Amino acid sequence: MAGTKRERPKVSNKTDGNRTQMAYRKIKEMMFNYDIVPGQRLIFVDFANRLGVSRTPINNALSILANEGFLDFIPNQGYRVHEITREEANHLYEIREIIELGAIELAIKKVSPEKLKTLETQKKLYEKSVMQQVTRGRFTLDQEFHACYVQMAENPYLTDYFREVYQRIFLRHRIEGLPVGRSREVVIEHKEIFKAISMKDVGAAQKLIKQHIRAGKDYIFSAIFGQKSI
Amino acid sequence: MAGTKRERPKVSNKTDGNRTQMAYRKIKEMMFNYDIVPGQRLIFVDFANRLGVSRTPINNALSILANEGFLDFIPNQGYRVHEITREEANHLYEIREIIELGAIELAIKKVSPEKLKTLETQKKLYEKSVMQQVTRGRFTLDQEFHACYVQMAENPYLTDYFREVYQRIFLRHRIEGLPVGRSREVVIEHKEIFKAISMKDVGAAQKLIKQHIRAGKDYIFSAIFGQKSI
DNA sequence: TAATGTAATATTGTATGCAATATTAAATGT
DNA sequence: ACATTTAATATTGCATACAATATTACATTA
Repeated sequence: MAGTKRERPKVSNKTDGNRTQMAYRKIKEMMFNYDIVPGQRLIFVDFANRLGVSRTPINNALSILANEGFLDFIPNQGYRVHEITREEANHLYEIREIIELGAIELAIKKVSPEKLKTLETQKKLYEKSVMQQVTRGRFTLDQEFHACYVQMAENPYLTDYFREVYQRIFLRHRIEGLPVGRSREVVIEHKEIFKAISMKDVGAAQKLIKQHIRAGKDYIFSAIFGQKSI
Repeated sequence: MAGTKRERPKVSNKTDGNRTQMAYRKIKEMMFNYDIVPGQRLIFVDFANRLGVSRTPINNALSILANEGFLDFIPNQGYRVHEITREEANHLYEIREIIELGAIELAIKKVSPEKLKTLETQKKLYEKSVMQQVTRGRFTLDQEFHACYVQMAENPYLTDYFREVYQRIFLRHRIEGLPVGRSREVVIEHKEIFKAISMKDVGAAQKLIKQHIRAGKDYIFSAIFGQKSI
């Protein structure tokens, strides 16, 4: 096949945007499906073949993901899925707390019946997945609940940073494989947080969120490391 | 020259890392020197010629910078330096406040004589530039003072996020061109903040930092937009 | 067998060619 | 002159070629 005229699909599949963006999305998706796992080396050609594109857009996508901290990069040795240490996970939880506590203060200044409705919907989606014992995707539902009140702060950058931090933590935990352990408590805690927000009680909301994040962290840390955090 | 054998310098100039990273750094530098300005379209070949490399590493560098929010990207229309709106600047200041107030709480838990010494040095560097009326680079010195106490929190991710936010604000302001206006007050405020930190008074430090950030913001907003923030 | 060296293979890094698309300039009509 | 079409030019997006480097497989020796 060497020397063949270069090929290119007729239309660029508008929904996908360009190939770099498509590759970026697909590779990130693969990370969250644990299709590629922390520590694993990523080979350009493999992705190129898998995604049906050349190495150029793969290269672009990987350099972005590395810049975001999802991948490690060593010159001439390529990319690996970042394997986060316990210490790093601690740091990410610290930031998550700072972001959420900061966001909730702004969010409560801007509550509206519509927003509360949306938040309640998210809360119920998580609840439902627990009731029906659907473990798959539950971590994402939790993320959505938290993202929802962060979003209420109406600061898109803040939401972006929140998501990035949350996703970086997620990648550490391979949470989908974990036992369901704390989900009943989570349902209750979400309910309390929702209540504090709807009552516009900043102090209470912050206290509850702090406890909620730390309890989740402790649970995860003991599940993964066999010990509490720090 | 067309069809000439492709060239490549003998050694890869270890200090520069690879070409992509070099391009990334240089282009960012150009942004902060206002060598390229908000709204300006960035042409691949221009950078390639300017930096003496091909379009490939430029492409990589630009896609990273776009992902970080410094550039806007429109498919098939290339990259432009992001032109931040007043609203966006407000959002960035909100995040900056959240990050710094969160960081200072952690930082104060971890103060040590050495760290205070470093912070004092940074404080004095800014002071000196005001005394000697060196306006060039003063904004960077301010950043370093703030980064210094954020760094005391010993959370590298937090420092990264702080720098990113601060730089994104900087890009908006073209601050180097602004009148020196508030710098005498800044010196005093830095002194007060330093004092609160060295006395491990979290509440006072947070209050002072909040005021400091807001005063700076108001000054900048009125200098740029001719009106106070919001 | 383990360690070391060496050849074979794989992979990265980047320059470049070319099609698709966008932008600009020129030409034409109103 | 101004708008509109058309041609000319520029630019992006991507595939690919090839050198530099890294990795692996294999042979050789201790």
